[in-house]
Amino acid sequence: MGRWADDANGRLRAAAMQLYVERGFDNTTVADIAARAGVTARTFFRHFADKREVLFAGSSDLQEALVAALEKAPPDATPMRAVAAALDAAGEILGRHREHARQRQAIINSHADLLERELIKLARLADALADALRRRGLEEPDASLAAEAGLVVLRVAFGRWVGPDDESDAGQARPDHGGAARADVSLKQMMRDDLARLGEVTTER
Amino acid sequence: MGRWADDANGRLRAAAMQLYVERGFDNTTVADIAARAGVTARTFFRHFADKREVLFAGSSDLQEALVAALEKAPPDATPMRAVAAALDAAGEILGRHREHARQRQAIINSHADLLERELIKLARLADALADALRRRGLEEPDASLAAEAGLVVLRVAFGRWVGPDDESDAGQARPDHGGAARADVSLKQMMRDDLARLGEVTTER
DNA sequence: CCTCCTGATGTCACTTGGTGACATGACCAT
DNA sequence: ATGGTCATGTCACCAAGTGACATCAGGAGG
Repeated sequence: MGRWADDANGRLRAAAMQLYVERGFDNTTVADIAARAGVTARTFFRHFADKREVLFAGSSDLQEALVAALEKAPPDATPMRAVAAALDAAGEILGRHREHARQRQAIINSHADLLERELIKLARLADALADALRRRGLEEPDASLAAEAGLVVLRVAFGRWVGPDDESDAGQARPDHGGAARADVSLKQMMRDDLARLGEVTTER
Repeated sequence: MGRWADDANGRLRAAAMQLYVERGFDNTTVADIAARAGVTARTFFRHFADKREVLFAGSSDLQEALVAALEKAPPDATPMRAVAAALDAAGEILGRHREHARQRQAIINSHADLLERELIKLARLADALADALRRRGLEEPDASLAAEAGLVVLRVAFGRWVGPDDESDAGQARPDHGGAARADVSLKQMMRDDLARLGEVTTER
């Protein structure tokens, strides 16, 4: 690769996160980000389609992991079992780095443009899961409904997980140590609970 | 009100729709729209926050109608019954003007920026429904889950309803006459079917 | 060692979206 | 008529993106 100071992409991502936190999203110009990363604004746009995208760099990795998890589910598993497997994978991946997730989500929630971008990423993820379900032979509209249901659970559980921890939880309130592991099972468990609860709510007549 | 040629807002909406259809969203500048509506670009931005918003003018009306329908549901109805009432209202409103909906959706689906805007509108709608459910005494996460489930059904059913009509349906293929009424019950019925199906899919283990 | 090729970056000019500040002109109430 | 209000026009400006072209490092092959 070129012998330019390496990992311009990573430096841009880091610079963007820092600046979005320091001054907020719309008080940060692309030129600012590029300057902090030691490159030109034009170079920023060669790495990221726009000012928002820099915050969603890892989202395609997440999507691939979820699709892979769904595809690894036994062919005779029910659709929701397969979706649950994907959700477990999501809990595994997202469950690490709770503080990072919290900070990132705070930025996103504070600006409509970023929220829009996040929503379309999740919509694409739902599409990908629906595709995978169809590949297993599930037909419409069930494939879409199952995939979308999975994403509802992901969003709702994740939202509470990164939200204010007014948890009257049995756990200690220590800020970080050991928190990672606890938070991990917690997110995964929250998704499992919410998945079951979604089933109850939608069928209770 | 001012004695400027009236209904600049409506003229801008109409001009935007026309131009987005004629040349596509990104081959249309705000100046173009304003010119066709007989005003200045600056005026466009006094009526609509941005170039996308002009396509979503009626969405707050829709939201209010759905919330009202949900609130009109008997207090002892189950959450999903209340949500179903809101969906019926949605079917009532969206079910008219199928061709308009189809054209509008074609524009939206063809451009990521518009899709993002649509998604956030629907997300806000889900938030509003969840609020209404909480006002009835339903607690989290059930309120969010029920509201989101309702929107899943709305999106999936609506998507098929405006999609390609490769319907091997019993109905005649005449383009519009009588089509409105049939399309109406069709959308509402599709949502009811999908709602039931969502319940089945999520509980089938 | 020299040369050519490639790929990441810089530079520049340009269009477009969007905003703030101020002027204008019609309507309305007094 | 007088002043206030409200929608609009005008102007200047910034920031987001984009296309075209130049540059410069390193690697491959002679």
